[in-house]
Amino acid sequence: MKTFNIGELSEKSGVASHAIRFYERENLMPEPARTHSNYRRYPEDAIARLQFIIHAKQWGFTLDEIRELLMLQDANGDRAEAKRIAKKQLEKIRHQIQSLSRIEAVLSETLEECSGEGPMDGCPIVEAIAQKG
Amino acid sequence: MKTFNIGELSEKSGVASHAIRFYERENLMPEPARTHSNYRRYPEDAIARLQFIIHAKQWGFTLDEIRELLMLQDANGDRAEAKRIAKKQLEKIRHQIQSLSRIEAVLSETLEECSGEGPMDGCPIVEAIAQKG
DNA sequence: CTTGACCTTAAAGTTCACTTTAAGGTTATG
DNA sequence: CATAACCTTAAAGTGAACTTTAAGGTCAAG
Repeated sequence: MKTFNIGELSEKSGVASHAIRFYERENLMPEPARTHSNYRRYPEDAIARLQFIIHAKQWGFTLDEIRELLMLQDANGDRAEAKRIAKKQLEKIRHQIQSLSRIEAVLSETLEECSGEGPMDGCPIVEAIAQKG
Repeated sequence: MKTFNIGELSEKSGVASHAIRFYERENLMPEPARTHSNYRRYPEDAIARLQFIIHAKQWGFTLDEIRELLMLQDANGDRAEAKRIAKKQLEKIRHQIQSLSRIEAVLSETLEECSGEGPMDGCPIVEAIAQKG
């Protein structure tokens, strides 16, 4: 089986060496084997684990949540737990979409109202922001 | 005309005293008048200015952007500038909505696939995150 | 006239997810 | 065998938007 040191793993995974060490300190990556000169030696599946982390981050999971998911996997834990975490994430995302959509509606309407000409005094954009709510 | 010291302004605006001082250092709030004992004395329109800041933050503007908007107002500047800032913000928000919607679609589909029973091994949620992309 | 609730400043701490720096040890190449 | 490109650690820095702390001065009530 092929093994890599941290620079190679960094290149293959797209995660900076320092970030990999950071994930190790944060218990997202397991402590790898070491060479006689104390260099980290990673097995191939470390690439997949880092890509899991990258992808979960893109989905908006925090490192705390990702750690939970990884620990569940490592312990081959209960699928119900993973579902609970993912459900919470889905609700968070739906909530964010709702908030942003409300803002999008008001902001785009306001932008149509504003000619973009003349002085700030009476500018619809500023007035829209000034309204409470 | 009524004036307030910082605690009263904090109560009326809902912004913590320390945050008000922070906004002053950051040039979002003007330096107010002082009493003989060096206490800050705010005019009534300080409330509206703080509420403008709060609201703009809710719309996702950064303090830098809010400072720009406030400076435009203070200088009675060009409405085109305000429109440019708001347009950029609208694009940012639309982009966020798009990203989140894509995530929402995949995540909710994945959640339906996952029974929530059994061990982690083969869990559709984990597998969905593990896919690159 | 003392207690407590205000106010002042500067500076350090918070959270998140890293990045950068400092000060070295190791390995591959010419 | 020198030099460059790796690797090691601990600790400090980043940015955003504050919050907290430290060390005091002031004011109203009893």
